Amino acid sequence: MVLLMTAAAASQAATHDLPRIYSIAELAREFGITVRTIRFYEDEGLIKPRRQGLTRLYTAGDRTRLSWILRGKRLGFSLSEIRELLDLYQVDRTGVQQLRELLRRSRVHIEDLERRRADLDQHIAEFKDVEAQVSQELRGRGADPNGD
Amino acid sequence: MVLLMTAAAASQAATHDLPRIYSIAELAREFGITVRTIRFYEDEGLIKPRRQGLTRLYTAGDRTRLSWILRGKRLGFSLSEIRELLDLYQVDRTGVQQLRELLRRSRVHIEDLERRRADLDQHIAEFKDVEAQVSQELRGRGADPNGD
DNA sequence: CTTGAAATTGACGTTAACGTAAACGTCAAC
DNA sequence: GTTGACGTTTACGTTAACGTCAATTTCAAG
Repeated sequence: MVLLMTAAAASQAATHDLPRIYSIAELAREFGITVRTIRFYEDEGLIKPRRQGLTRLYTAGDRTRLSWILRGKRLGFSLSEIRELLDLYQVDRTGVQQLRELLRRSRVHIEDLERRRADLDQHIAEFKDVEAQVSQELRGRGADPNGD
Repeated sequence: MVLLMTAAAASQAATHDLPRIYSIAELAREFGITVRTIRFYEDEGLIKPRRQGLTRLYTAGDRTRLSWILRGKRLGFSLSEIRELLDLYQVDRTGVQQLRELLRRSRVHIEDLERRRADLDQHIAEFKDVEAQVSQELRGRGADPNGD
């Protein structure tokens, strides 16, 4: 009888018994990052996978969390900012004071995000302008902007 | 008769003769960065101010360029990416091939930007959700979410 | 039983984007 | 004529976010 399996083996088996489990290499491949990166995020306290002995086992929740982290990175947040944001979801929501504080911090963050959005929209508008002007110029020269 | 002035002095004088000129410290103050940063951007080829002897003199164009750079930074672009983007505005637009290449690169960049925008919108939506839920919870407890 | 794939923990290296300090020049004001 | 504000260059230091080894373990398969 099998008592231990590698993470890879575990992810293959039990296709009916839903709680899927991922190995570190599997997640790394899926998200296009290295295992070093994932371990680093753990050192920084961003994810805490279960362990089977020394081997890390990742649940679907861990996977979601990781993808959330990576989106945060794409948005330009530092790891410590991301940690704080993740904490926002998990803080104690029992007391009214805690709820107020959570609300305040959420609103601050949303303001920051909307400033970014304004920056981004402006930036996009500028480059669409470039595109339009160059297309126009090409048409003026009798060339098709969408040709090769 | 005055032959030389400090940049600060120059920026004070000639209020009628429009071409405004900025000192490095002036720009640093205005944008909330250090002079070291501005010099660093120059070393990296992002701005090329005129010189009066050794002293750097910044025109309104330089100022605009700097603010553009800083917005790029806020959007999470690296300095070398920003340099490339700035170059997009200044490349040779004489030949049809050059125009086609410029068009292609603009479109690639716009696609990247719109992916970012999608990320950002999703991120904003999530936090607005947090805000809504916490507000709801506070109201349920008879507390005013907008009180102190 | 050895080989190989995948996991682990150190520990040192690297790059980007500046910070910081030293040593100096220039001018206006006191 | 020295002080102080502002400018300069040169050069080394720093932080974040990993990369890159090296040495080792663990299991599954041949």
